[in-house]
Amino acid sequence: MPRRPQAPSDTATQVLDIASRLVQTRGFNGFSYADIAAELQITKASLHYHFPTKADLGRRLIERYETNFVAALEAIDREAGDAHDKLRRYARIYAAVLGDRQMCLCGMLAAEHGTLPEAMRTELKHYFDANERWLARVLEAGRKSGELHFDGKPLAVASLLVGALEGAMMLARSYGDARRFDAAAERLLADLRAPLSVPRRQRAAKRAVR
Amino acid sequence: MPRRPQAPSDTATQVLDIASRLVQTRGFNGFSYADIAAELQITKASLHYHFPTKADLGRRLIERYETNFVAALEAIDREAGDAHDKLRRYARIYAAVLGDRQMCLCGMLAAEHGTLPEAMRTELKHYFDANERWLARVLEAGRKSGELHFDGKPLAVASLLVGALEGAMMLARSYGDARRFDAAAERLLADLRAPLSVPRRQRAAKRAVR
DNA sequence: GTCTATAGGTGGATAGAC
DNA sequence: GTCTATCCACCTATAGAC
Repeated sequence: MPRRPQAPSDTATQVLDIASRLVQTRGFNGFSYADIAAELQITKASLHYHFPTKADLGRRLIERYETNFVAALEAIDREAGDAHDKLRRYARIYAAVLGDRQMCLCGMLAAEHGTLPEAMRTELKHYFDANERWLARVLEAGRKSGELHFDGKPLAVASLLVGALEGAMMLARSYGDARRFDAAAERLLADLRAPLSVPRRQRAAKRAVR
Repeated sequence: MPRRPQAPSDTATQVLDIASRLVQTRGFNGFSYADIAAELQITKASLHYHFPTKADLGRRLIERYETNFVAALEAIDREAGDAHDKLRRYARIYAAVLGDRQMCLCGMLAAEHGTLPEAMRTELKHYFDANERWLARVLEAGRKSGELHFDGKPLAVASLLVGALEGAMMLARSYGDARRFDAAAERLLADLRAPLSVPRRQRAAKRAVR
């Protein structure tokens, strides 16, 4: 258990909480220090004490998001059963974010990539790399055990999965319909599970409901 | 052949061209009238003559983008061969945009959905609906002819495809690596093509190179 | 750590001349 | 259709007091 250097409700943490939610709903270019200041009932100037520039705030948002995400993945590794269960839990992390009517922090920032400061771009890649590495490891183990079926490199499938889930999330949010995401995620996972030698009728019946 | 009510290089069209490129690289919240004015060497005030508000400009950007996209889909219907060829050409439209280091206009706007004026949100859905309807039609015909294989409703697969391609595009752009998109698109299409009864080794060999 | 005050810039948008 | 001039709201960021 990592100890916290500061109380969880100190100002910097509260700023990050609010800013994270704002990025995930409005984008990095869609909010300002004034929004945070109003919600926290503090002045804009005070915010600059904790985060000198907006780029700095953005970089630390990604850092924290990745830290939390990696922790969630480690929890899955501890608690989940087979590879398919791990993938299903992975997709559920996304679904939970979407349930709060939010977009993945890094998916949102990826869209805004063209306007991001360099420091944020670097952190962003780091986040997606970590995602893909974890997925690739799960995929490889699942294939080795005969539980999952796919051609080519695990990392290529991992890359597809991350992109497909982020994209599905984005569209589901635009439609205001979370089931769109659920359906996409379920289908992606089912395609990995279906043994190619099994006839289609069996395969359809076998597909698990969430 | 639809006749043009105005010359293709009139001011309004030039504004739309520049604005479209700016949205597709920087996002709707990432550019201003000043950017367009500077590039067109015209004043901001003049821009408001053609597009009174930014919301109006945004709405007409989507309208035009959808019109052009639908025209491209009709061209595919005329020129393409089988269903798989149609899907491949569909993916190539995305790839071409990405080749210009741009994001799909509507994919970008979907990310910014939370800050868009209502008129733009409506147009946005309309665009994605048109995409999915076309894909669903191609998918259904392909399945009927035995060329494509998938479970469930064609519209559900279409929805997955649109999201997956948009997401793959977004990540490929963040990584500055268009091959990431190509790999994802190829895999998505291969999964639809692979007859489930064919052993994996044959299937891998069968997968067409672009 | 938080404040007041302010700088210096940019945002979208309008009035009215030409 | 395009211009000059201008409005006012908002932006990020800083200086310096408490």
